Amino acid sequence: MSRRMKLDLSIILQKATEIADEQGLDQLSIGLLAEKLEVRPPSLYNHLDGLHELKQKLAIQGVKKLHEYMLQAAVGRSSDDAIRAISKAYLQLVREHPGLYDASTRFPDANDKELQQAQESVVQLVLQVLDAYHLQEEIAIHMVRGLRSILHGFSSIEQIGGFGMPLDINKSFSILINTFIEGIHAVMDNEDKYMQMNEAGE
Amino acid sequence: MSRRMKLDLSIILQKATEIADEQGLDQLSIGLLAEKLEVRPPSLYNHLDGLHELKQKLAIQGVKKLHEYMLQAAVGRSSDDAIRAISKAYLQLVREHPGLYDASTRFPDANDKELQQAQESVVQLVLQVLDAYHLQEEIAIHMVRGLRSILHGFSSIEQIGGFGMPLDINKSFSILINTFIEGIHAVMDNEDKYMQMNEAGE
DNA sequence: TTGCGAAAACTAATCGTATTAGTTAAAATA
DNA sequence: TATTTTAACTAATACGATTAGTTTTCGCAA
Repeated sequence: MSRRMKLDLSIILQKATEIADEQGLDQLSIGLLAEKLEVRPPSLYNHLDGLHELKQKLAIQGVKKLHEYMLQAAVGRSSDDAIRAISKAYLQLVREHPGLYDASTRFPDANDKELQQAQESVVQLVLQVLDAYHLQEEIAIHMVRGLRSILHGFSSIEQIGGFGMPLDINKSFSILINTFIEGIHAVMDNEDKYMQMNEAGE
Repeated sequence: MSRRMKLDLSIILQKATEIADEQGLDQLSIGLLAEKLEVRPPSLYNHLDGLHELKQKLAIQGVKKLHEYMLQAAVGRSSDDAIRAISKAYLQLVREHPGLYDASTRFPDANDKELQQAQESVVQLVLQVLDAYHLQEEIAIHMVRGLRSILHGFSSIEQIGGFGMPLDINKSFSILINTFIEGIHAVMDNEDKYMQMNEAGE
């Protein structure tokens, strides 16, 4: 059996994803990855430029997969239902691919074109979902930021095991999303008040 | 001039905090820290057990400082005002001590007693603030988790430069907090509905 | 089928960072 | 002043990423 037979970029990324998801992004090293691929560490440099580039690629994969999940969840739904669905999809992605997601929030190079584009597509998706509320454009963008904060915050706290108390975490999530949705409706009814709001928020 | 004159744990922590806040937690290394303290790297091991322990101590400091900020903000305020105040304090802590905060969310040892206690005091503070709404105890805990998610999510996305669009970030924050507050009021008026909510959130 | 050139593996070496071992000097104390 | 302790130091080790240089394998054209 020849020693040649495998190893291309997609196989490397796949194994790297496995390691990151199962053992945590910090455990992902050139050495461990090479070992799992039954290759010597330097061999990997024939396919990629180094650990940083690898993590960057994982980050991009993570955001793309997040978009996929959310897109699937959004089709056929609108307004409140759509928000609940994409939120659940977001959390599901993080639970299924914690390492990939972690990479996507700790990317080495935030100026990467492909990464930015993938991120933008998520933003656009959420904006589309929010269209149903007919918010002023500026308010809609603030709401996208808000929902993203909620989803990222909840997911990452869950990942680090930050919810100590023994209380159903899925219920916490549902209530949080529903509370936010209730808030959107309230803001909808008073948009002008919020548009004039000064930095103090009063 | 004796070579003896400085260096105790608090001085080390102070300098480490400086480095982490100014250059990022990942830049904090035994080597750099030793250099800034004008000491050889091994000398630091007379005062601490290694880089992991150092980061753990920073994490604890971070949570304690977060509690301080929020406590100060909460005195003399109640309900909506109090929520706005502690939220702003949270964001302020993260902006002033990004490295410390980062450590507090990426600690090596989540089972550390002192760390857990510091975290618990933050939770208790928020619970106290939420007392004003007379929510059922379980709902109150869900709300604590929700607010924490919002604050952590927003702060960390801001820190990684994740808010791309040129739109006032402070305003996004105010709107987010106010939207959540509106949501709390709506949930208050329909607590039973939310208590029965199934995992699907419907 | 054979032999050439490219691709991709390998070994060996280098570098940076954390850490440990063992030594020594300074400070505290008796 | 002599002794003990503390905390610095130098030297050495370990490990991970990476680079240099070499060799093997594969696809393809003569």
